[in-house]
Amino acid sequence: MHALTLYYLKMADYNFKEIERKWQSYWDANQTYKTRIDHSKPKYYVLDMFPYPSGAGLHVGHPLGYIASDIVSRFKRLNGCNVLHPMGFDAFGLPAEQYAIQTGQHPAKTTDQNISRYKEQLLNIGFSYDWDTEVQTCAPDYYKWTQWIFLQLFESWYNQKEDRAESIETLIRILASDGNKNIKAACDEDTPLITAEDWNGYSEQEKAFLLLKYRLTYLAETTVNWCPALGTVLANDEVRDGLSVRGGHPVERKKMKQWSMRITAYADRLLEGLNRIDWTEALKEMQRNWIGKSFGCSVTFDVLDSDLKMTVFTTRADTIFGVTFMTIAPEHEMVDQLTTPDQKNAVRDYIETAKNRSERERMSDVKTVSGVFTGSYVIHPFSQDKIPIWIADYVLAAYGTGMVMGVPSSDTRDYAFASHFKIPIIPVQEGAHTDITNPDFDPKAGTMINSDFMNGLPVTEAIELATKRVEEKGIGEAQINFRLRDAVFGRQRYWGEPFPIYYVNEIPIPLPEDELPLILPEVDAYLPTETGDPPLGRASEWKYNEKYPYELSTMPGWAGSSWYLFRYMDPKNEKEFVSKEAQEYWQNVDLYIGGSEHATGHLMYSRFWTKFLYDRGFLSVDEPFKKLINQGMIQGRSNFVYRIKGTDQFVSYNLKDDHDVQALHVDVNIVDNDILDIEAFKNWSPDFKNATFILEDGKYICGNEVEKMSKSLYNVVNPDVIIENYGADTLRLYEMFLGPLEQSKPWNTHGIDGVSKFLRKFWRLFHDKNNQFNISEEKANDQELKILHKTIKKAIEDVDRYSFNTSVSNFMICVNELSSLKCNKREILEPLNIIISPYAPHITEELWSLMGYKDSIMNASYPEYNEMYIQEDSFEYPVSINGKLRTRIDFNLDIPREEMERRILASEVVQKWLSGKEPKKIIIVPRKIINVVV
RNA sequence: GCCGAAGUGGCGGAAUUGGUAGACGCGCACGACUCAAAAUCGUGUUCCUUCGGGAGUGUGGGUUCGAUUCCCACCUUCGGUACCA
Repeated sequence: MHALTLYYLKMADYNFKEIERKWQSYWDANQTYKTRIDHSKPKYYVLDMFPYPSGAGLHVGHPLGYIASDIVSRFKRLNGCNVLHPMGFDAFGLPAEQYAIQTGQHPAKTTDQNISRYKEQLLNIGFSYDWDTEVQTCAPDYYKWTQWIFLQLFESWYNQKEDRAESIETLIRILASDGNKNIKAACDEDTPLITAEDWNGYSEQEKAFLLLKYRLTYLAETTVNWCPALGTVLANDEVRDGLSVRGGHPVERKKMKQWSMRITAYADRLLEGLNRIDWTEALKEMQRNWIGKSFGCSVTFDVLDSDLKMTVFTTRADTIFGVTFMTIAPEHEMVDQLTTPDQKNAVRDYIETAKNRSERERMSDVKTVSGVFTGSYVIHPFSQDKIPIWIADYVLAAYGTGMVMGVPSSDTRDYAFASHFKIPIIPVQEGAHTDITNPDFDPKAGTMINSDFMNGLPVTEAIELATKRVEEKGIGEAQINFRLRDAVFGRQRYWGEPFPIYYVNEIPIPLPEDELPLILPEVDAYLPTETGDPPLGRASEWKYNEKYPYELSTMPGWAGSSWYLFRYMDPKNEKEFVSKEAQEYWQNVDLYIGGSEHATGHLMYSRFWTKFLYDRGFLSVDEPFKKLINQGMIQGRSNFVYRIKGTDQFVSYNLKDDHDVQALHVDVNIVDNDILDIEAFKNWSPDFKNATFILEDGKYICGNEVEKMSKSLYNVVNPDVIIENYGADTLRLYEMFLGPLEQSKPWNTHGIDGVSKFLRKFWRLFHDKNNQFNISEEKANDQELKILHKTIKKAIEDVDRYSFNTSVSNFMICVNELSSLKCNKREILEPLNIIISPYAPHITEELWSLMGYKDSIMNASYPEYNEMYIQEDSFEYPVSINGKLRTRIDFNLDIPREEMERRILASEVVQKWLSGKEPKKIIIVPRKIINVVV
C-alpha cells in the first residue's frame, strides 16, 4: 500500500471526510448561502472572474482567487454585511468549438458536461456561493440580454456635446431639422456633411447607411488575418511567420466588413474613471497606455505636382524643420496614387511581403528596417523643400492617419529608418541629451536650432508656437489622438451569441425586442461553408420571417462577460437584464478577483458597457468594479527522469552527470518528494515497461523545475486528489499559505503537511487524548487573552490588506501557543474558531456545533478586538552600535530618556564596543530600536 | 522594442510607515515515546569562522545614525502587447 494512504487511514482523530461531507450537505439543505436583498444591512459584493469550463477540469491553480474571495465573503458576513458572492460560467468559446469540429459533438453538450464537472469540483472546496444565482453565458435566457444590450448599442449614438450616449431618435430629429453641421458626435471619419434637405431627400437605404456611421455598434471594414485554407479569421496569436499555428496554412491580411463597437467614443471617460476606482496603479497604468491619449497637431503636406495631400498627426510639431522624409503604411489606400510608374514594381514587391505580416510580427521584429521609395515628393509647408515619400511597415494604417512625418534627429525609429536608407538627418535640437546616437538621448531635451521662427526656444514652448503657426497657415490644427481603437465585435464562428440582425437590401435591421432571444440554430458541421461563409451559413432557413437573411457571424467571447456582474443580482428576471431595485441595492462589485491577463480586454470592455448602460439610464453606476485584485498564477513543479541516451536505463538525479542523458518529464503524481515510485513509473507508459534504474541510496531521485502548470508537462495537480487525501479545509489553507495572493508561485504538494498538521493541532485543542470533545468553562487568564486578542487584531489587519498567507501563519502561531499552555477554555476557543472559519469552514462548523450551537457559524458575529489585553508596560530594545545589533536591554515604556541613556552606556556590552570613547549620538526610537553612534 | 510585475536560506515565503533580516511552514539532522515503524512531542538548522567575530535580501553605486524597504545605473525571470509618430 502507498505510504501516504496508510498514513491517512490511521488518522482517526480528525475525520475531515465525514465532516466535510456533512457540512456541505447541511449548507445545501439549509440554504445557508442564499442571498436576498436586505435593506437593514450594508451590502457587499464579492466577485470572481468566472471560468471558461475547459475539458481538462480545474487544477489547483484555478481556485486560488476563489478561495481568497470566499474568505472575504465569509469575513464580511460575520461582520454584519449582506454579501453577494456568486459564480457562473463563461461558456461560449473556441475550445468547445474546436472540439466539436474534431468530434462532431455539439458544443452545447460538451460545454454542459464540462460545467457539471467544474461545479462538482467547486462544491467540493466548500465555497459559499449561492448556486441559485448561477449564470451561463451560453444559455438562451442569458444571451437574450446580451443580444438586447447589443440592440441598445445599435439604437444609440454618442453625443459629444452632452458627453453621453443617446437614443438614435434624437440624432434623427436633429438630422431632419438641421442636418449634421452642428452635430458633435463619435462617428466614422468619412461621415459626409449633409443638410436637412439632403437627409429628408434620402432613401431608406441612404438613411440607414448614414446612421450606421453614428451607431455605437456598426459595420466597418477592418483588416483581419484571413486563412483561406481554414476558411476562417485568426487571432494574432494564432498566426506565426505568416502561417496559421494550427495546420501551418498561409494567412493573408484581408479587409472584411465586420461588426465593431465604438468604444473610442468613451476613450476620455474610460481614462477619467480610472481616478475613481481602487485598482493597482500598475493595472491603471496599463489601461492608460492602452487608451493612449496624446496631445498633438495635424499637419497637411501638399504632394508635389499633384492634387494629393498627406495629413499626418504629430505630437512634436516643433520638429517640423527636421522632417527629411514622409512615410505611409503599406496597406494605406493612397499608396497606389503616390507610386510613380518607375517605382511600381518595387512597391508592389514590398507590399506583397509587408502586408501579410501581422501587426504583432511587425512589432516583435523591430531590428529589421524595411521600406521602399514611392517616387513621389511632398513640399515642406514652411521651407518649401522637396521631401521624398516612402512606404514603411513601421507605420500602422490603423493609428492616426496612417502616415508619419519622418524626423530622424528626434525619433529613434525615424533615425533607424533614415540611417538605413541614407536619408539626410537635420538636427533641430541642441544641448545635453539631444544626440540621438547616444544612449542618454532624451527627445524633449535642449533648445531648438535650424528651425527658423523657433530657434532658441525650449521644446515645450516650441511645440506651442509651431502648432499656432500651423493653425495660422490653415494646414492643420491642435488635436487629441487616442491609441485606443474601436473593437471588432464579429467572429466567423459557430459557438457564440447570434446577432439579432437581419438584412433587407443590405441594410442591417434589428430584430424586435420581443422576439429575443434569437436562438443559435443547429448546423450539420461546425466549419465554414464552401463559399467561405461562417458556420451559420449552413443553417437552413436562417432567415427572418423565412425571407431576410440573418447575420452569419456571432459575437466574441467578451460579449457575455462584459455585463455578467449585473445579471447575478437578478438572474431569473425575464423582463429586464436586471431590475432597478436589485441593481440599486447591489450597485456594483466591491471586490473583484481575477487574473491580470484580462487587464486590457475584459476589464476595458465591461467598463465600456457599464458606462453605456449608465448613459441610457439602465444602471445607477458607471464603473463595474470598485476594487480589483489580480491573483498570481500557480505554476507547476515538473519532475524529470534521466534516460541514458539510446537505452532503457534511467539514472538518478545526482548521478546523471556521469552519463549522456536525456531529461524526460514524468507525471508528478507518481513522484513523492522527488522520489520516483518505480513500479508506478513502469506502468505509466508501455515505453517504460522494461526500464532499468541506476539508484542512489536505493532510491530514484527525480530532478525538478518550475514551469507553467499544463497537461503536456505532466505537472498538473488536481484539487480533487488533494481533497481526497487531506480535505478541502487543508487545501484552502494551503493555497493561501503558499504566498501572497498577487504573486506567482509554484505548487509543491509536499509542503501541505504543515497546514494539515495545524488543523489537527487545532482540533486537539477542543479534544482530550481519547478524541472526546472537551472544553472548559473556566475564566481565561491574561496570558491566554493576550494570545487571543493579538490574533484577532492581526486577523482583521490581514484580511484588510488581502494578506492571507500571513493570516494562516498567524493562526498557526496562536494554536502553537495555546497548545503549549494546554488551553481548552471556551472563552478563548470560541472566538478563535470564528476567526478561522472563513478559511476552514467545515472543521469550524463541526466544532461550533460541538460547542452546542444549532445554527451555522456563518450566522455568528466576528469577535471584537480589545486593545486592553495586549498592552505591554515594557519593551526589550535591540541595541545597535553603529547600526549593528550587539545586545538587548529591557526598559519600562514610561522611563525618562536620560535614565535610558545612562543605563545604555552603563551596559557591559556597550562599554566593550565603546572601548573608552565617547558616543557621538544615541538614537532611541520608542518601541523600536536603540542605536549608539561611535 | 514598449508597458507592467518580481528577484531574500536547500524550498514556499515573513519583515504593514526607513528601525532586531529569515516569522510561519516544508525539508533535513538529532533526541523522547515505541519491540519496531507511523503518528505525536522536543531541540537545532542563512553562510563563513582561528569561536573574538565577519559576510549577507539579483549586481554595482548613492542618501541615512540605520536600507529587503528610498534614489541612480545594470542583470535575470515572468505577464501583457496594437512599432501609436
